Amino acid sequence: MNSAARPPAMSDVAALAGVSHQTVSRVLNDHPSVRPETRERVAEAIAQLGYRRNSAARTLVTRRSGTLGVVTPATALYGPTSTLVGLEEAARVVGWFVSVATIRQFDGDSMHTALEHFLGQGVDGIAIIAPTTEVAQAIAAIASPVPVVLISSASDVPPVPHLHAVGVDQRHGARLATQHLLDQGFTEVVHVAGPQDWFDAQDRLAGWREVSGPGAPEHIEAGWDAADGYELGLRMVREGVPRAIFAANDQLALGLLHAFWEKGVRVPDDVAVVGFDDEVGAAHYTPPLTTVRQDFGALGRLAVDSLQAAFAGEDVARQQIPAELVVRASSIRPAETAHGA
Amino acid sequence: MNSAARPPAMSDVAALAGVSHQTVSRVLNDHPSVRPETRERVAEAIAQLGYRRNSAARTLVTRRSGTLGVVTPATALYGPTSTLVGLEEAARVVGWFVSVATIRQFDGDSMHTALEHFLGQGVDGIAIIAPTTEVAQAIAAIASPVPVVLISSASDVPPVPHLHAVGVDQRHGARLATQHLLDQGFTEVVHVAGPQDWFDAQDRLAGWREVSGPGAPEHIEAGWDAADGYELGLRMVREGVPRAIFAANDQLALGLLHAFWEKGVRVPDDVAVVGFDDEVGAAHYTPPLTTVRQDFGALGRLAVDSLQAAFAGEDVARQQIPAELVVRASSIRPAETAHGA
DNA sequence: CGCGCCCATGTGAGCGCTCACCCCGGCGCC
DNA sequence: GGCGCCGGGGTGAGCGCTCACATGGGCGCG
Repeated sequence: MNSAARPPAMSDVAALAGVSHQTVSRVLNDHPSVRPETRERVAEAIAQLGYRRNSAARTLVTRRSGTLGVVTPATALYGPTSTLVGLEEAARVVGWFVSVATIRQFDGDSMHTALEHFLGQGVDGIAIIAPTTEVAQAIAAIASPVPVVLISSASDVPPVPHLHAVGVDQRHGARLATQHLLDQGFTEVVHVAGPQDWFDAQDRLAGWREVSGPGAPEHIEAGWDAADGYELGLRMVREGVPRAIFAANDQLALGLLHAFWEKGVRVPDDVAVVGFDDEVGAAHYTPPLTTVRQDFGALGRLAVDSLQAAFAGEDVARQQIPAELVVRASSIRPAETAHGA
Repeated sequence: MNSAARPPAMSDVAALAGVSHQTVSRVLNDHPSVRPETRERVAEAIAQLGYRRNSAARTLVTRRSGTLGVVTPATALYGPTSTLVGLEEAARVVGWFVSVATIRQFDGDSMHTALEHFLGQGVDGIAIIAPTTEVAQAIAAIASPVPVVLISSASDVPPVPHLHAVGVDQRHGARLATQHLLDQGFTEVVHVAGPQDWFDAQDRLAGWREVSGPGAPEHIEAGWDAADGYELGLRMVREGVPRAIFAANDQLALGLLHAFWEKGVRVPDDVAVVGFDDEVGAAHYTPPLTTVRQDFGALGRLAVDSLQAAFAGEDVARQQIPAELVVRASSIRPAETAHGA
């Protein structure tokens, strides 16, 4: 009945089981040199007392907290949040906790604050879902004592020590999307690019250009939001709508679809549209959106693996996961389209 | 040059500044009884050494980790992820870290594991974004030594000690949505409800029923996904499309819009649709969706406030944040609709 | 049969911090 | 002018764990 006073410590368990605290520790850490019988007694004492190992004490002496710090943008954007979920699951599999810091902007100050925050907390590694060029610079300036993994396609991250990079191969995904449109018979694909200070946006642009060739028209730069796509769509309606568009993400594509629908421009009959992300709901846009899917679960696992390799002192090369094209109605060439008008 | 060996400790700072470790501690904790001059010397030593307070040691002695554990479903659903972001920001304002655990299902086992995980880590409080009835029971069975706040409308959470509940007033939001449709002149509003083991779904249903009155038709139960809405929409097209629908979330509404568009049923001309959530992109659905917006930032702050009140021993009543109706084209009665066919 | 080695377990120190307590000197007050 | 009080600061213990080492009994081997 005195349970409220202080949670049971290892010594309490030891006393109850009639062993030393060290034996309890050995049981907890699966040390081989413990007789099954002793192990049993200790396990019983633990259960009886409701003992739970104090991780602060453990961290203090081992200098390892078993915690992964994740820096993520303060938005509900599909990509970043899915990546966070993927990371958490991968981290848990290897027994890590995940601590989160969101940041509103990726300037040096915000990044510095976030990293400082994590280092003070004693995290064992840091993952940054924050794919702007500013980030890499901010990190380079900090010289983290623990490994850092940057999650983005990041094809030109400066080679900073301890800084690894993993990502879905955005460039490959962009090639798939662009090639798909060309395969449909469109001779020219217009690219609505994302903010060019984001690695992902840069790479999607690069992938598009690789397939489109040098003769392709200039890309159009926009933000990541549907509102940007909508504005741009309205402008296209005024100035001329292309036959095929590859948008840098699904939200941009959604905004375009909205503008086209509003102005009576038919998709895919008048213009084919492809997005990127395969957001929840993309299958139900008007019309259902052809897009590029990313495997965020695999991405999380890759990031965690990369961090673990860093602990082991391995010099990990940049690693990428392939993307996958998901074909839906928005990009199917008119002749083949089925749904009645 | 021996910096790599061991990070500087408080005693190192003390030695450099020519004071005792306790004085350094006082400076760090803003204790008043330190001469400005001394404070200055200590601050300099800290900067020079790049000292960072070891939070594990601090946690060990204070028994407070300054960490908030958040349990959230393992999905990129708009509501949960937005709530997570809101929580993190509110937590940071009061100086808390946020640790995250995602769970795939809200059964007792998963919840138990997640809470056990956090308690071992020594979190000071736990927030659960997990609005199913199963959750409340699972929590009640655990008897957490730290305060727990359940984030959901949760109008019938059992009165468990230490268990607080905060949420956006789903019932109110549902009333707004339903009343809006009635105000448009529709005599009957059909409700497509979410999974009834979710508190939010229950409350949206209840709000709809309050305004619709007992004479209203039975609601239709579905999941949370666009695919569910789509299936249902197709069924409605076969069996009869109502004049006005209030869907339990935007994804369901999106699926309905998809089915209606595909089958040539016009929105809002033939059927008015209202959703719930105001997801990113809802303004750009076809047509733009009337929906109910929730202030997740305020929700996060309320949850954190509630936890702090719990520390102070206050017996906090259940608190709710009002929702806000956002009117767009999908619900505007035909006569008033503007965009040309 | 005695030496050494390994298995099983115990002992003590110390991780870096905060808390409780002690100490010293100056100043106001009766 | 002595006493108490308070500002400014120091000392030591101990939070709960792990690590390095000590111990002691059994068993294989020459």
